[in-house]
Amino acid sequence: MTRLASLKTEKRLLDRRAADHIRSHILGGVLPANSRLLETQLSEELEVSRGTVRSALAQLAGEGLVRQVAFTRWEVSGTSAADAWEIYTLRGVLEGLGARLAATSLTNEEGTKLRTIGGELLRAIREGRFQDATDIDFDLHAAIIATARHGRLADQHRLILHQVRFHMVQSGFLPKDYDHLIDEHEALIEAVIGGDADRAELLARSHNEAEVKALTELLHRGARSEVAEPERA
Amino acid sequence: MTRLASLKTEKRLLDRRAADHIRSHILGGVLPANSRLLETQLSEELEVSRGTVRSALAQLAGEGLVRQVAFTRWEVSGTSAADAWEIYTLRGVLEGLGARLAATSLTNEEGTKLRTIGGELLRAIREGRFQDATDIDFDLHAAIIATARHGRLADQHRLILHQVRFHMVQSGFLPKDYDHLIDEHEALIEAVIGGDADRAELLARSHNEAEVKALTELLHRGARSEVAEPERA
DNA sequence: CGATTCTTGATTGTCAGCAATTTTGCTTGC
DNA sequence: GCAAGCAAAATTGCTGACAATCAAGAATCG
Repeated sequence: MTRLASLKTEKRLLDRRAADHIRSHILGGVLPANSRLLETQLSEELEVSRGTVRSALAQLAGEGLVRQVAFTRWEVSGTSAADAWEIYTLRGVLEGLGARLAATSLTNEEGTKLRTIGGELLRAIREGRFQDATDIDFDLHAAIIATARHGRLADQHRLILHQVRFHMVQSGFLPKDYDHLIDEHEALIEAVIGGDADRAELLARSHNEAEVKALTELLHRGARSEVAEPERA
Repeated sequence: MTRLASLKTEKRLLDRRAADHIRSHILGGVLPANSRLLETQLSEELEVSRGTVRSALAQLAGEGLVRQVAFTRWEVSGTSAADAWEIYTLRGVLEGLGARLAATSLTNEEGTKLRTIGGELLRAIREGRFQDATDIDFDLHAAIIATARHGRLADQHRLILHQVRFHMVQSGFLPKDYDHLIDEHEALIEAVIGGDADRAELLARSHNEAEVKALTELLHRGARSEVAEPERA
């Protein structure tokens, strides 16, 4: 029945593909934070009907990349310090849970796969390919989550990573200390492979602790950086 | 101005209200797990167009209460043991983070509010109003999350609680030991009010630990305890 | 001149209908 | 009697058109 049908006809729903397209534009920085999105314009650009665009935008709103101002407009989400704080704190506990579960139910193939990705990351950094390194970094964390075998966690994590990426693109964020980054990843991988659930969770959670702490202080100091953020639907 | 306008034309978008209606039917057990949803039927029942129903169903799919089989059908989600395990493990870390943050940024009013809800919970249990007690239990956890001042966390938590409620309704789950339940809640409330972030997180996370452990063992034993499949005539 | 109401243009929200797809049920051939 | 294939019904996917709403500027009144 569905042997080669998957290769031939793209069976995915049109609104999903439209959402993919808009999402990649947002994550790629083509559509900047807080910029307005016009249904008609997107509809012409993607050559689909307005209803389809509308469905795609609703999806992206559910993913947190777009916000809807009812009866009025669609906008790309903002990236205030408060948003970043929310994203990183959430990421921490999600990846913490993922690392814990991964450590308890890891197979040999998954272990070697993690080490492989870790090696790629190391090489990319050593060779100065920092853009690749960022992508591989995301892949590594996603791979750990995948070995946790937790569908809902994987879904949430994917959305959070999108938001992390969006925030990084908008703020021009780059890691400062690559050696430290490598050490942290090595330790995390070995903890997962070693089956040390507590340590794996701890390492995954503390991975972003520096950013979280800085953002927490920034917010408590009342410094309203970036653009003011409206309500979220 | 807004005398009777508020009655006639409610400001919320139609598809949101349609989603609310369907969601309440699912959470109320009217639409059982794995049952099929027909767009036309819902459209007639809610007296809105099929497009609106479609948008509502897409929302509910994003919330995890409904699943879409592309080009074929919509179904109410299932409630297998694996689903329950995912839901409770996720709930654990989300409420853990919420309790930690709540403990660090709690105001006096929020503290008394928590104690008030705790009191209501106690009274409902003492008076044998177990249905009310369940609702108040949900309110209490939501209130803790609210004091964490973390929009994305609150959104995710709301969705998870919906799924918890759905699972409870479908499986006929009821707490076994109400005294223990009260103790746990009291301890959690006092930890939050006392500002003990570590203890608050620990208590919130271990709140469902019994269920999680039972489910984990059940799953590792390979016992595939799915809920009944849809009928074949 | 400033505030207020009205009009106009632009944009979003909803609907009904057509197209594509899947499922069902019947027919046909063996 | 039964499997395969085809026709018809049911259902979902997508679109264009119409209605409701909002933002901005013109007109009016103080």
